[in-house]
Amino acid sequence: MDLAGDSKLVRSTTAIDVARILRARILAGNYAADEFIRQEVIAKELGVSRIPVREALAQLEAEGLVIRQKYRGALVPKLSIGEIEEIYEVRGMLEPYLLEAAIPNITPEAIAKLRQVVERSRTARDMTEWAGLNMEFHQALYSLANKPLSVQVLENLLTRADRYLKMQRFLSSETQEESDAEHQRILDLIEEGDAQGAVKALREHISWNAQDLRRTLGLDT
Amino acid sequence: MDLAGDSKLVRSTTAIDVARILRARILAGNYAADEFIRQEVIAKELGVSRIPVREALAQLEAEGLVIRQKYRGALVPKLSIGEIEEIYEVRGMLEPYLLEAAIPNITPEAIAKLRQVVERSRTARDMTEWAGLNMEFHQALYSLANKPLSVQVLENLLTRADRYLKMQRFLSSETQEESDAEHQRILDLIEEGDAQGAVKALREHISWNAQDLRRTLGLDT
DNA sequence: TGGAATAAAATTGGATCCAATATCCATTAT
DNA sequence: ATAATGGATATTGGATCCAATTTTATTCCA
Repeated sequence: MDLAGDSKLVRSTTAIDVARILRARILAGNYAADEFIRQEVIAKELGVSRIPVREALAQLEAEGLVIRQKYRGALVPKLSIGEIEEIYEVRGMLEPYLLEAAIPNITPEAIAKLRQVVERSRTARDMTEWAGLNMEFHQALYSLANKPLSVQVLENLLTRADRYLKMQRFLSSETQEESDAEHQRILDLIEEGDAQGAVKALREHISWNAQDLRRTLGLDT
Repeated sequence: MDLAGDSKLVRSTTAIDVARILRARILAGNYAADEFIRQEVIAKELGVSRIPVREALAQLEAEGLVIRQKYRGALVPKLSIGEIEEIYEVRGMLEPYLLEAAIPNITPEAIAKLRQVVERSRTARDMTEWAGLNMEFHQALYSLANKPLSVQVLENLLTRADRYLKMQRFLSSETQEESDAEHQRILDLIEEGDAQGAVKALREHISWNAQDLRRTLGLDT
């Protein structure tokens, strides 16, 4: 019998660690768009060779967080209005689908756990912490759907969206409150057994978020 | 001015080449599920070192075609009924969305090109060739949607689905004909300007394919 | 003979070294 | 003065070598 039920203690490799660190940095906005991330620099900073750095950059390329060009290097792509539009459009399809699949499996304990995440989210200081809890909420909710592939796709979308979310960390604290309130409302509806109402609320939640992001990013067509 | 409008002559790297070869092999069913793909073996076969092989396997892991375990190796995951169900469910959302977005940009030339692909598909000998043309059709159609992110997600789904499609290469030649006919019908509807009809036909096409695959894979619940 | 302990082989992950290519800068020609 | 050309420098991709770990084979003891 092993300690953690997860049994993932074996998995961590330096390449994965480097990828996690770089991912956090990119999402925190540490690298300017179109600025090359030099393997040697990262390697020295982290005290490893360039090999795991290369693997990490390959991983991040697969996640869409960097673009690599042969013999030139890896860079963080510019944010694109079109991409964020797409992200929210696809989220608008995937998330209701996942919620619907998850609802039959939601236990009172799961609800309690989700409420805790929302509570912690309320007291979040900065956008980075809030975005993390936001991600946690979605993961905890949709993991109950038993749709691992779709969840994986969605998580990639949420990660990409993070870059855009973090851009508006200076303003719109009321947006966070409103978002938390919507999460709570969705939980209420689930608890009441109103599955369709919850799905509808989720759709509106996503649509509202998209509009809000468009507005604060200045592009409201 | 450069020769090819593509300007991608610079891109190919040995890791990418290795990944392409391995991807083709996996989709062709050359590796049994849960059988380890040894880096050294591939490296010797292709006359390269293990480094590009490792990168290729990492890439394929990101595509969901292999699973890697630290110090153990990479293996092709078993086919899962749940996964194929999910693939078709998500396709059922993404493809109509992409088609709707593509329709306004479809020119008569694009239609002609698509018809050519369908024609070639009709004369396809084996399932591998047909699957390739099927992929080509989807790409040519959806690339007009100007939704690169969604197309990327969809292409990954189609690649995963390939493994399941190839399983039924021995039977159901009438399935291929029927599928080609449906493609043609979708093109007809687009040409007639009946966008909604085309989208509806596409939905039915996907749904029908899913049912057919379920049936031939023996799991029709 | 069977099973646990242990040693040997195989395999992957990472570090270092070399090759291929891009970028930058100086020189030169117009 | 400026643009083109050639070479020095920087940087990435790949090969070889070493370390960490797993897997297989062997030995020893009941």
